[in-house]
Amino acid sequence: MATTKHALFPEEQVSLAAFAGALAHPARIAIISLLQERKEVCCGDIVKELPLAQATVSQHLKALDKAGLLHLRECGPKVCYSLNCEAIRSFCHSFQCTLGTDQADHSAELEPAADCANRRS
Amino acid sequence: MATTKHALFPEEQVSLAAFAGALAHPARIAIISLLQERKEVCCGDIVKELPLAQATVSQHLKALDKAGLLHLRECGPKVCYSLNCEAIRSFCHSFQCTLGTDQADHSAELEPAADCANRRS
DNA sequence: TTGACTTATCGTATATCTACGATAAGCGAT
DNA sequence: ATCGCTTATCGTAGATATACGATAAGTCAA
Repeated sequence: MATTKHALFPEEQVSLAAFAGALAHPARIAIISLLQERKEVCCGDIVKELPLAQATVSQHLKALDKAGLLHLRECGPKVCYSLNCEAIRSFCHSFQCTLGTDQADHSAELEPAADCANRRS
Repeated sequence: MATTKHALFPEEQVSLAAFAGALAHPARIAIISLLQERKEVCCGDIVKELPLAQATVSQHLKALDKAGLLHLRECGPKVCYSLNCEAIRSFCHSFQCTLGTDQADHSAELEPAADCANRRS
């Protein structure tokens, strides 16, 4: 009864959610950090760094690749991964636009609604 | 055998993944967009806008709240939600730092790695 | 070809997510 | 107290995600 319903939402929202979903796991954040500091890394090197089995790392890499965040290059028996910086930048941009933090003008509108009384988290 | 393993990763990566996870659904992106254009919205208004049942919307709101992205205010029988802009801004900042797009100077470094040969998606 | 190495995929078990109806719980008015 | 309204929670079903071992598939060297 819980079929996904993603199709009922605007395409841009689905796209942004997919981007967020690709980053919604510590291992994938770690992979991206690793790819950022060492320009290009092969799967085995990532396996050495993370507390996960090779199959799991490969699965996470596939998820990142599916989201379009990676470039991959086969060199010999290895596969070298690097960040698709352009795609990431593009996603970040629409991300910030949607989140409304593109320009941080917390100068005028610090009060969200002046007619608000009690407020709790 | 697939217990979560999040605890084996650095706290910041877990935190960022949680933030991304909160945004990893089109409905939650839509809710944030809605909260951005109308400063403050109650649950029922969101239900009217989205193709989801009230229980589902409430669940999504809970997820966003749990991630710390919302302020909520009870007024009468209603509950009014607004964005926790400060938290969102803070998350976005560390987000961009991690993704390496904190300053989008795609002026000099358009070439990710000049020593790469063939490259395919 | 065989062997050593690297990575992707398969199969599988468990956990979490998604979605809903039903119901509970709260407020305000009558 | 009762009714109408609003929202949260419960219970549940199905779909996805997570993690691993085992295995397949590929490259390079001998």
